Amino acid sequence: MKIATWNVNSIKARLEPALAWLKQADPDVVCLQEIKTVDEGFPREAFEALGYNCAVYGQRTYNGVAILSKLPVEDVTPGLPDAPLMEGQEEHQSRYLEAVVTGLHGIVRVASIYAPNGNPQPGPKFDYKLAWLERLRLHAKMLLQGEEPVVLMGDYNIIPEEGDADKPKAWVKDALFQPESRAMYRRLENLGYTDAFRALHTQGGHYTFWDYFGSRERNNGIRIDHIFLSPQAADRLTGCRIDRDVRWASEKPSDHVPVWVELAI
DNA sequence: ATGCCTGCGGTTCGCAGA
Repeated sequence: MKIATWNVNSIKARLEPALAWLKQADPDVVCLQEIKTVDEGFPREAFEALGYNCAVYGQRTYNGVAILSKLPVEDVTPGLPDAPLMEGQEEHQSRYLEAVVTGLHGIVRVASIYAPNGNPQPGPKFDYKLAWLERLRLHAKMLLQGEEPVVLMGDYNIIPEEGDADKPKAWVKDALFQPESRAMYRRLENLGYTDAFRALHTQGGHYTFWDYFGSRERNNGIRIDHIFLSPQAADRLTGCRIDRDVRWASEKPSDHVPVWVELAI
């Protein structure tokens, strides 16, 4: 089973390149982030025409996540349990969507994750980021009790190590590279989850995001889109790739590119 | 040290992204 994640930075603005990538990459399951639309605005028909079921947890203007699947989907659950609220806000931000997908040889629990950016730091946005990641960690810990293959994938907005940034010194004051942010990444690992990309590619210098300010041309990127696997999923890991070419493949690309795993499920 | 560029909403510049 091929399972991908991609922060599209607006699904409406990215519809054509998204359809082109789906036809070429042909993933069974895709977790999307930053769809930037309410559920009713999601271009569901275009994906259904390619054979995908669509589970959407949208939001106006910002955030929004979705799961596309060619395989049967059940137990669709929007929202992280006990997610914190941003200071001064009453509405929850749409940053987490979980579902169970049935493959030929068993089930996989998949979550589409859009963790808060956290800038500027310090400040309420950084506090929200850390509080949200802590709730994610507690939920991830609870999910381990099910002893299922679990795939927690998406835009974590965390640069794990210096080797995951082309210019690490440029990020030392950024929320994405703070010790507290990086500690949350390690705490997920310490629960027993495996960073699928790092497990198969130990060297640095592989990125999933390049900003729109010319960093693409200089390969000034960062690796912030991650795929965490429960032990039962990690045991079935057969491949993990970053579809780097997608950043160059269209006139209007997302600033993120897809990352995917192949699992023997 | 900062902006660079992009998308959204709702009319047009402010906010957010990372």
